[in-house]
Amino acid sequence: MIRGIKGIKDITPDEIPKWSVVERSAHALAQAFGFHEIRIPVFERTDLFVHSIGGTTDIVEKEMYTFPDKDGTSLTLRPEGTAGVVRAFIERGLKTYEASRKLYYIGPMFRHERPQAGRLRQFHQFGVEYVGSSDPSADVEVITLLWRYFSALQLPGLSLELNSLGQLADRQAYKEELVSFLKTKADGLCENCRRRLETNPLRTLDCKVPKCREATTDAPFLTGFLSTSSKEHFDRVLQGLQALAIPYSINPRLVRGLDYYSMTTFEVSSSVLGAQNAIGAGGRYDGLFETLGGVPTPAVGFAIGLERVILALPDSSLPELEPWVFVASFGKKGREVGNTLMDSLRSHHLKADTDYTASTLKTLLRSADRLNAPYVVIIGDDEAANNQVILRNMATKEQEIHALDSASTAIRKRLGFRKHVET
RNA sequence: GUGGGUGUAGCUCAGUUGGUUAGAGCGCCGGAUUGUGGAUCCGGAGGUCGCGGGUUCAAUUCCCGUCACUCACCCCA
Repeated sequence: MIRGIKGIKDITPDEIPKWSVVERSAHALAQAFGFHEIRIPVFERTDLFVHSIGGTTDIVEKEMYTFPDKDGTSLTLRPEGTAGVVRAFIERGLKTYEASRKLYYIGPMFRHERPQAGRLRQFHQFGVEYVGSSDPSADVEVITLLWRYFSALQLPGLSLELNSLGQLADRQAYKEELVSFLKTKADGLCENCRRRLETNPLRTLDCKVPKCREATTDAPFLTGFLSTSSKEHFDRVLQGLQALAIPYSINPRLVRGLDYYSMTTFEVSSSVLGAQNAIGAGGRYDGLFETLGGVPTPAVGFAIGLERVILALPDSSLPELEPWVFVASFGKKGREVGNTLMDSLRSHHLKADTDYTASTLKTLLRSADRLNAPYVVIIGDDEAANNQVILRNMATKEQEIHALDSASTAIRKRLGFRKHVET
């Protein structure tokens, strides 16, 4: 047997109802906020990700699926969505279309990590990018969409954390101060963090190793190094969230793992998820356009891990099933009539199905029961001879007789089915 | 990349100091009910005990290796 790849899952039909809800809500809400869908490739030149995500991040250092194209060009399966969206934005000149300043995407991402609960090698993200505005209202709008999305799906145990990384200059001043502080504590740091001292000192702050937490307890926080304008921006974001009654807490240790973030960063986690509890996160990335060769353009966005959303999704968020009928036809003539009626119902987009492996009324009904059919149309040779059909309500066991020639419309009416055929 | 746990029927799991035909519940198929599902009763099908090697008269059980799954670390959505 040829097996699937480690960490890459099939989404089977029984899981699809949850995926449908999660995806439909994403489309509906993003569009309600004025975002437009964009579909970008699942692979790009490796350079794009190295430059945008940052060469010293774990993602780039060891988690990318990278392979040479036939001409030797290094290509990579996208580990996240923002880089590709920004690339497309610059390359396609999307700024000339006002509508394209607010973009969203849904699709698979790839990272070579050890799989565990809520972490897969192919996973799916719903992300948005609000391009072109440095106004704190844009941050607020993006965070609001993130929060409203989770609320609409009734995900339990959520909390929103915010931080500001300041502008580049703020961060550089802070970095120097932080490094000199950390050097006095170097003995108390884990091996990883001692390396980070050189490569990415900010990340020592959200290290989970207890002795590192202890060592950094008295570390200076970035908050104290924010410029007046950075501070004002952050304050206005907080005010905006308060005005919309979105609950948040400030976490000065919240440092995002991707290099391109600046100013506002945020993360939503769920207490019902286990170790991988970050369910959606993002921030402002005002410098990324320039890094990727575009004109300097402010932007803010988020990404949500859909597998994690689905893990946290309560059954009560699933929609009620659409009504449908099971056609229980048997006998030579009965089958003929049944198949004709079934085709008529389907042509009107009412779901109608049967089970050709069942040939007696008993087995047909059992099959209908197993499929949770709310209604069954019974057509044996007797009914066929009389030009009648029986409509059985499976829950109440009530049966009514309909004339064959009006059966299709009568059944649709009985089920309260209103869908029209699009021509 | 590093640790821990688990691999026995379609699913969830038992399996007693190693002992002869490996069990249960659920599910599935059939019958009781020859044109009326779910409940009940009766019967039935279904297993290379993950794979490879070793110890032994004998291994699902003990040892080694290996693969898979899983949880956690790391990291992140």
